[in-house]
Amino acid sequence: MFTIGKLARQADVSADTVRYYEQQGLLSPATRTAAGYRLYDSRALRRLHFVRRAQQAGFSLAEIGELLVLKQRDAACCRDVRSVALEKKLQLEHKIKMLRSLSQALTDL
Amino acid sequence: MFTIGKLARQADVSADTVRYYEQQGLLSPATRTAAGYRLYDSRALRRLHFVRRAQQAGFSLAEIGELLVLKQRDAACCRDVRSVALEKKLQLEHKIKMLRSLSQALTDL
DNA sequence: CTTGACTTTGGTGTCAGCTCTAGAGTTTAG
DNA sequence: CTAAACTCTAGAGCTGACACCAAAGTCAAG
Repeated sequence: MFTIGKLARQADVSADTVRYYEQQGLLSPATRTAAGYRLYDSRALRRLHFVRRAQQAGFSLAEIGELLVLKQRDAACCRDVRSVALEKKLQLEHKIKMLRSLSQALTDL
Repeated sequence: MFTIGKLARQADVSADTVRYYEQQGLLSPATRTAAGYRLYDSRALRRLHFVRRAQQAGFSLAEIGELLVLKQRDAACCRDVRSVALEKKLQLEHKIKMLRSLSQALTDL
């Protein structure tokens, strides 16, 4: 268990950003010490890493929220989970195609 | 030749956005009618399309500006053109890898 | 037990990329 | 000729994703 500063450093973001993510619902409210300090574990760190990777891949925080919901429900239940996941995958494939074509355009240069 | 509204519709953006892009230097100042209306040709439309595609691929307007400069200089001259282009390509490849890994994560779901 | 590093909340500021508004002129369809 | 649709400029406003700040409390080292 570690405080917000350590978590932030390990994910290369600011403590402000971590609090902001919590406020936006991307990180579940952390447990607190008696004094009110947030405490995180490695699960939270993995989640934070996921957020950053997705972000660097071009997703907005809102979209990342949806992705996290998908990850949560996971094994259990539900029909449309699969369809939403597939939709996201299509978006991804589309982006990849975009990038490939731009990449090619640059090569041609 | 067509006015800003038609150009905008053909590229699926607002006229405001077109004016904004011009102001930001992404589109060269259009020729004007006697009354001051902007006039565009298919070249401008292609350029606008390029901007949108690059944007959907995750580039900022500033970066797109650089890409456009590269496209301009094009055939002629210059050493560092190639290096900047290569750098952009690396960024692209990196993004593609990100997307692939996320795509995989979703598949695993 | 004090100093310095860390954390808290709440609020303000910033930058990008639009989006909207007002008030005025222009063009076009009927 | 008129009404509707379009365009102009300048500027204000908005959303997303933070960064920064103040005032106050907390913790760790020497």
